[in-house]
This record gives sequence, structure tokens and C-alpha cells, in this order.
Amino acid sequence: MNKSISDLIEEFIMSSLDDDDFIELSRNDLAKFFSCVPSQINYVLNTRFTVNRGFVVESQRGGAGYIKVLRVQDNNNNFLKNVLNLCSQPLNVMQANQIVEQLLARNLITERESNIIKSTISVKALNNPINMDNIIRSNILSQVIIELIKKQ
Amino acid sequence: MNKSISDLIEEFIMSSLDDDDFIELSRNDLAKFFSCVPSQINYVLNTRFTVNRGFVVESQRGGAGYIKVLRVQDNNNNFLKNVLNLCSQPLNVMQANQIVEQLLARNLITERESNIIKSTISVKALNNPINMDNIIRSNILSQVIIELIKKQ
DNA sequence: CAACAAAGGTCAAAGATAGTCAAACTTTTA
DNA sequence: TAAAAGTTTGACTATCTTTGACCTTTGTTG
Repeated sequence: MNKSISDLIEEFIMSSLDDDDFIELSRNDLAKFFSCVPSQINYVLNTRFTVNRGFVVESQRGGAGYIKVLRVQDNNNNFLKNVLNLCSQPLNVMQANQIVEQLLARNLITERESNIIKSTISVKALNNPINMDNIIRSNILSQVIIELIKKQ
Repeated sequence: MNKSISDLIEEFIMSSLDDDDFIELSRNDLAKFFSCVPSQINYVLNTRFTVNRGFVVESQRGGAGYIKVLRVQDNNNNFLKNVLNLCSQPLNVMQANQIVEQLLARNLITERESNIIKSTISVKALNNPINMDNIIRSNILSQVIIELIKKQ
């Protein structure tokens, strides 16, 4: 089989990861190494290092920026993958809460954590929008605080 | 991990502070020590030693000038009330994350909980808007799931 | 008290990364 | 062999850091 550059980059990242739980990369260096444009690295990450394949990617821009590729806990956890698929659709509060309750029922989160999460997706937390994600975010945090401050 | 000069300056101030309640610095000396321009010290103070992270910075200009970095001291109840006040303003990701880190530092939440909360307020979770709170909510839940699926 | 020197402060431009998106190109599939 | 799918490229964008010019405050000195 004829391998594309993307395939080679994938293999390189894979073998760099080895048995480790994560690896840190420089997008520019990697692109230089493979004589490709930097955005090709993103292409590889987006198509090959997905949650479905058992990876999560984090990054930071600016000076000392980086790309971090992490392995997921249990690549065979189909339940979480299915839930993640459900989350690709819009969810109303009831649907979303049911999902959280499922996570709790399977002991994937604690009761406290489920309360925290529910508070972040409550009607109170998510009101209106339009270029207001800072406002929404602070609403969410307010709700989390109220949850913590509340008598149990 | 590749550290920026700002990261190193932050670490230096942190370890100088140690367990003390405050520390006094000379902006020029510190800049000389790190071979950077004096205003970079301000950058570090403004982005890293914020109220959200539990610090206050005082200073004086002129001949006997100085910069003083102080730890904020209050009990957890006052802290939560203050945080709730902070949350009445729009917060960008950095500001919000700093607050979550404070909650963690005071043992008001676990590390896992702080990760969950951060994921709910991340840029990825809160993108665009306008009558899209179901969409935003499902984005948030996606982020929480990714957090849970991730190997720590 | 005025002038000056010695701090520290502000802000915007430049530099260093990374992300997005769509057009062009290539390979695979029906 | 045409359509679909996958890959490569580059222009434009977003974010974080570094730098430097210019400003303000305060203590000292003549």
C-alpha cells in the first residue's frame, strides 16, 4: 500500500506515544520535519486521533505553545462513546439530565459530580446568547458555586 | 514541556513566596535577572497573580519603589461570596479557570471536579450562540464526557 | 520649591504558536 | 469512468508572549 504523508505523520505520533498516556508536540516542528504545511498536522489529528479511536487532543497557542495527544481511559467503553454521539444532537434539559443520571447509575460519576454537571446545563445556567459566551460562562459558574454553597 | 520566560518568572515568584503571606520585589532587578524588559514582570503579575488566583499586588513608584505580592486571606464562606460576586460579571476562559483553581486550592472541589467544571466553561464548550442553548448544552455535555473518557 | 533621577505603569506593535476553512488535487468506489 | 471520499495547501484567524516607546509617581538634591 502507498502511504500518504498523513499516514506517516500518524505512525510517527503513534510510535512517539509508545506506551505513554500522552505526548506533547510542536505543530511547526512536526510540519517542518515532514516538509508539509502546519495545518496538515491538524488534519491528521482531526481524522486519526479522535475520541472514537481512543485519543483526546489538547493544545495551546502563542509562545511556548504545544499540542498534547492523550490516550483515553478505556478505549472499549462503548457506553461513553454512544453518549458522546448522543451529544452531537441538540439536547433539552430533560434529555441532558437523563444522560447525567445514566452516568451516575453506572458509577461513572459521583452524586456530587452529577449535581455539579446538572447545574452547568440547567435552564438557569444557559439563558440567552449572541456573542455572549463570557456571560453564559459566568452564569454557569454562578450555578456551580450555588451548588457548592448550598446546604446538603 | 517548553516553558516561556513568563512561566519561569511565575515559578520564581511562587517559590520566593513559599509559605509566606507576601513578598516584596524590585521590578527592575527581577527583569535584569531574567534578561527581559521590565514590563514583562507586569505581564506576569497581571496574568498570573490575579485576585482570581488568590493574590493581590501592591506597588509604589519612585525612588523607594517596590512591588509587593500578597496572598489573599479570608475564610471559605467569604471566599465563596466574593467569588459569586465575581461571577456577576462576564468572565473570559482564563479568569474563569483561575476561579476554579482557587476552589480546588481551598479543597472545595476535587481535582476531578475541577476538571469537569473547566470542561463545561471551556472555549470548546461555549462557542457561538443565539437561541441555541440546547446546542450549547450538548456541547457542554460533550466536553464533560471527553473529560471523563480521558486518561488522567 | 524646582528639577531631576529612580522607580513602576500602560499600551500597542511585533513575534510565536496553533486553528479553521475552502479550494485544488489524488485515490477509491460503484 | 464519473462520483465520492480522502489528502494537500495556503490564506486568513485566534491566542499568548515579548518588546519598547512613552507616561506617572515619588524621593532627593541644589
